[in-house]
Amino acid sequence: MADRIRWKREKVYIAVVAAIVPRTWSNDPVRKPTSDRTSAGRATIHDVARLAEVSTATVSRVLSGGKPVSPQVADRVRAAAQEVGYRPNPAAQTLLRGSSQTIGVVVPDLGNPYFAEILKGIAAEAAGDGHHTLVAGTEEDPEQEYRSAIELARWVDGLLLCAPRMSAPQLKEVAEASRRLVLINRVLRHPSVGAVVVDYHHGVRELCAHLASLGHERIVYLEGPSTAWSDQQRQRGFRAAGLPVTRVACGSSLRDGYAAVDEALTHEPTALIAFNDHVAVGVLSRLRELGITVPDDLSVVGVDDAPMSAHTDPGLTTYAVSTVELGRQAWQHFSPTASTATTHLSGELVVRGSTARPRRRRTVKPSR
Amino acid sequence: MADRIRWKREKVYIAVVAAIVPRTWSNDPVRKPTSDRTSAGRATIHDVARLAEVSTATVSRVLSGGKPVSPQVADRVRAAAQEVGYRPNPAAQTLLRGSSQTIGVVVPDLGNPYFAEILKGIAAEAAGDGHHTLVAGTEEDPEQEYRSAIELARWVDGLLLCAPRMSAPQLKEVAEASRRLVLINRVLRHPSVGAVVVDYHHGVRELCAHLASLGHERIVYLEGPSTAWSDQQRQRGFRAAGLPVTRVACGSSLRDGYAAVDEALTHEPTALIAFNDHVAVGVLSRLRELGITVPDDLSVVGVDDAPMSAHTDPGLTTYAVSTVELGRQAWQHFSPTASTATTHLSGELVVRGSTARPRRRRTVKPSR
DNA sequence: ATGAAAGCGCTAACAC
DNA sequence: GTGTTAGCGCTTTCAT
Repeated sequence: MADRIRWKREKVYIAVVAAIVPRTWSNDPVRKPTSDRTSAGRATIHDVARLAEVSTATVSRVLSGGKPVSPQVADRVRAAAQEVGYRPNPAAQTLLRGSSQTIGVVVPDLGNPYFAEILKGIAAEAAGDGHHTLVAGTEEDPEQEYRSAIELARWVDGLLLCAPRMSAPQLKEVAEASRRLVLINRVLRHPSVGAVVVDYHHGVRELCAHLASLGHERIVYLEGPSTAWSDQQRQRGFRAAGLPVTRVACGSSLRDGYAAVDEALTHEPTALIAFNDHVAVGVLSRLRELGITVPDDLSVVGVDDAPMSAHTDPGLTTYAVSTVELGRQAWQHFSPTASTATTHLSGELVVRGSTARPRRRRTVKPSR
Repeated sequence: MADRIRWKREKVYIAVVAAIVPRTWSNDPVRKPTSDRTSAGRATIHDVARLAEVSTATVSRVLSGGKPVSPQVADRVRAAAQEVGYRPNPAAQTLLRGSSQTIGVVVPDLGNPYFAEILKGIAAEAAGDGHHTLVAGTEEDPEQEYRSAIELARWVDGLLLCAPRMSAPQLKEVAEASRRLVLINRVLRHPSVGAVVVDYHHGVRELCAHLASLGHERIVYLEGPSTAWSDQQRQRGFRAAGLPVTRVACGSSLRDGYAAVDEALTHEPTALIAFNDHVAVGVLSRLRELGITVPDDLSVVGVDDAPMSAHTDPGLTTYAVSTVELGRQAWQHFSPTASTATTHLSGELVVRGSTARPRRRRTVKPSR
């Protein structure tokens, strides 16, 4: 049996986490007969009230706590609620309160472990303050991202967009549609939008300095999505670093990295900078297939310090920013008193085994 | 100016991830002053009705489509809706319909790329049928899982639990609390619960047969969480395979795999079976650190065929089940006509570079 | 301390 | 074809 990479398993999911349904604006008309418009036989507050022989108002008072109720009544109500297994209808609560105690998070790719980390981070923060977290993956499609965001905005008290790819005008629309909008790794000139961004400019300079100190001169950068702000920041960083860096179109996924290697090699680099660690994993895999040894033949670096980056072979040199801190800062921005200023987070270079001095000079670029 | 009515003809269905809040049953009392009980200044159907000089019922008719309305009125309404940026309040719709057009998905670990895949799979299926998907990560905590499930159950039309770790009684409670409950990789004797499970019994036998055919005799199995049904299935598979397999406590994460290697090695195995691919990645990493070559010194296999398993060094031999099929089947179970029988899915052995004949006999177990 | 009643935003039944 | 009305389940006045 062949030791093969089974690409067929990796076929593209068109609309993965968020998909558009070409439907009419509202869903199918309510199908239920009128008699059954109620919420699927679950106990309501009325059931509890009847059983405890009090008014619904009292039930509500008991269950929300902090209201003046006589202990006997309170006990009766709690017992009744327990008995019928009552739980309040969240839709009704939301409707009444005008708040769902929920924030929405949109990420370009749920399959990217780095985003999964960020997700956990802010979910934990939000949970600590009594909020749910809703997350949508957009499969790197800016249009889908826009629609997801607009839709989510109606549900949630606050919206967090991670590395949004949509256009600035669209982003402004989303800002208008949201109670509160916070961005990660994107800036937008808008009065009510907060943001926390990683200083990729710094990160790239660090990486370049590291590579330069090792003696690398021919460096290829595997570009991320062109609509990604963070990619633009990296590119600016390269210009500032003053190293000649050749750019090769790539993308943001493992597969993208795998696929971009061959073209990158035509430039005969001594070092490769991947858009992020996820991409870098794909790069390492392809290089291994080609029999190119890292770091002896070629150095590879990533950006992000994803959880697996310490576990690749060799370990990945990368630029690390704490996802915990990212989550914490993002959550701060949802506070009513938060400023809308942009928070800058810088990370640090993490040197692992994927970088070294160029061992042998590969043949010089073809004559030109 | 009124160019098109893009959003009115299509609804965006979002896949969402929800983290549940470890809180008391009710949230803090409404803080808003009475005057501001309304939904944060967003346009309501009344605003549209007023502007278009029609009744709210007519607005609703126009926007839901398929209802008899005169073209002129329809245009006026659409223009008005456009102008004020009206979007229906989802909470109100949900309350009225008694259905949120949403399913909930609970996974033990969002950081496990395999679950991310499953997630994408069922989200795509659900979206295709016009349903949102809510997902909660539980960090492998059964209690949190239970609370998330119970909480989510109130919101969603159907609940999907991936590899739930909670106890059977708790699971039954969740079943009672849900409109519809579907399980992945867990079985529960309950009349209304559907399930789709991977035949790990078969998978493990395949893996064992493969290892046996290579000549392996001393095999260590790195156990998953003891509360995982799928782990129990694997263990049963080992017994059926008739190979002596030594069990070592491990877990389900990359780090768990990394940490369990040292103890596993004390048994001087020629092959290691990891609970899943995620664990196996950690294993490979630790083995590399220790200077143990895979597969020459030691063969390693995983289970799941996660996306990265083709990209490790060496590629991971594993047991593959299509996440797409898993998602599709799970979604089937939400259909009103679905049976509650358990669907069994079997996968296939995928042989990559991490398994080979034992190259050299390591020293025999110390005398005892 | 408790109950009655209003109403969150929306849609379906029932007039006309 | 369109308006009026009722009510989804809940919380909060405003009475008592």
